[in-house]
Amino acid sequence: MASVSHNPPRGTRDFYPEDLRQRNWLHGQFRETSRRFGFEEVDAPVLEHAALYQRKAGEEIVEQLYHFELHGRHLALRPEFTPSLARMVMARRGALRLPLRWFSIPQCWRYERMTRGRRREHYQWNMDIWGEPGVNAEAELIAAIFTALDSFGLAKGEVVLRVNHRALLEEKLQRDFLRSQPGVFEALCVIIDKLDRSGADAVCAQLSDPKGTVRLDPAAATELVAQLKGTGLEAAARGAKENSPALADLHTLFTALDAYGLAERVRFDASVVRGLAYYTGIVFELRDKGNKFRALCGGGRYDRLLENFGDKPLPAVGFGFGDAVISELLAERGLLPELPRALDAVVYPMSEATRPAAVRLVTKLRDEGCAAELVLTELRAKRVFSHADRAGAARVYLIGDDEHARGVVRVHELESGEEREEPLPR
RNA sequence: GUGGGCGUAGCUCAGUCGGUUAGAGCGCCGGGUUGUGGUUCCGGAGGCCGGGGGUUCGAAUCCCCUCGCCCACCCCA
Repeated sequence: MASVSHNPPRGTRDFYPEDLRQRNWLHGQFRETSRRFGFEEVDAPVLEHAALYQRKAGEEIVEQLYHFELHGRHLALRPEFTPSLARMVMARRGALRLPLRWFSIPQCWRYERMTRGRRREHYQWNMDIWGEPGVNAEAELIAAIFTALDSFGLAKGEVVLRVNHRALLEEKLQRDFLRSQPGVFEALCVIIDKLDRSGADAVCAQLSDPKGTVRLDPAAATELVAQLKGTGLEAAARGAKENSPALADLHTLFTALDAYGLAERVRFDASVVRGLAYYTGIVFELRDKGNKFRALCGGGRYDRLLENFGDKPLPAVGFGFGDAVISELLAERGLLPELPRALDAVVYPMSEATRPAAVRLVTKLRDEGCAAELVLTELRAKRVFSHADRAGAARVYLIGDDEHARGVVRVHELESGEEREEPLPR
């Protein structure tokens, strides 16, 4: 038999007990936050029909799909959760009471080159509200994000949520450009999303590329990109058309956020568009203060996603919050806890003669809810105590022939060293 | 994709102008008399020195190839 690599495939991770304790802690904060906001947890298969991700706007998330054909089916590992969610909503559309509030912590996959904080697999906390067109839904989701951040112990100024409204951009282009080029707005957003990393010149070039999908006039592209620099609501107002519904949304949102006490932690930023094609309204992303990491979290409104699947539209808004970047940030701040193994008791029969009594005892302890480990072979006491200590057990229950004969068990508290006897259960 | 660094015990690493049986710390296992941990003392196991090829009397050490990991850049949500 050929020997096998001990490493998991590139870009994936193993979770040893100490790692999984940490992951569970993180996911626990996500779950608890979701619970407090009244959301219900859902899940879907990691494996989906590849057709669920067939889109035209050139999104990277789709280009990096893990996919394959098997027995004539084209399948893919989910790169994000929203399409699965949409599928689930469509399937029960008539029976769902709206607005519905669902959350999930799916493992998502994408095939991309590895660098710091980028893996090919990660867990992404999602919260979504379906059936609510108003921005109060956005406000709830943003509040949940900050509740989670606070639960990690992250200082308030460490991260900023940057908000924009795609319709603000769409309104501007609507009168002339989009009339002659219907259907390119999504692709345009996907390109603009790269502004941060590719730079203004590259983005302008792509927008006005005569062979590209958008084919904006070069001068218009330059002007458009220049307009994306604004931050703050005044900047939003400056660029907006009269009676702009998008601007009204933003004002309503900030008023709502103020009531949550979050207005200072959220900032309008015209350059935020997000790289997913299906967003239609408010979009947002969470960045660290120094802009050192990638976005910790991104989301927005996607009221027309169901149209892509041949169904009638249904208002929806949600976000995805990956575990990779937040873990890096928390680790850097020393906020990732080293969690001990939670073991209450080690039950130690000193001989095979006392084993039945030990089994009865450990069963009783387990029935009472204790995490109790049973010593499985005859071992020297020294070995058992040493092991119990390492495992972080609170106490050792020792049953020797002497105790057994007297119907008792010797209970040794490891932290204090105190010992006492308790009657053995019958 | 480009450039650089690194692969030696379970882990972190030392050793490398080529030369006898390859080292340390931590961890692991055993012991310091009969049934008690965390400290300490003593002992032990464990390495085709990432893999393949070459040079040489001789290679962990030099050369070539290959795989893996890390960092930077490129690319990119």
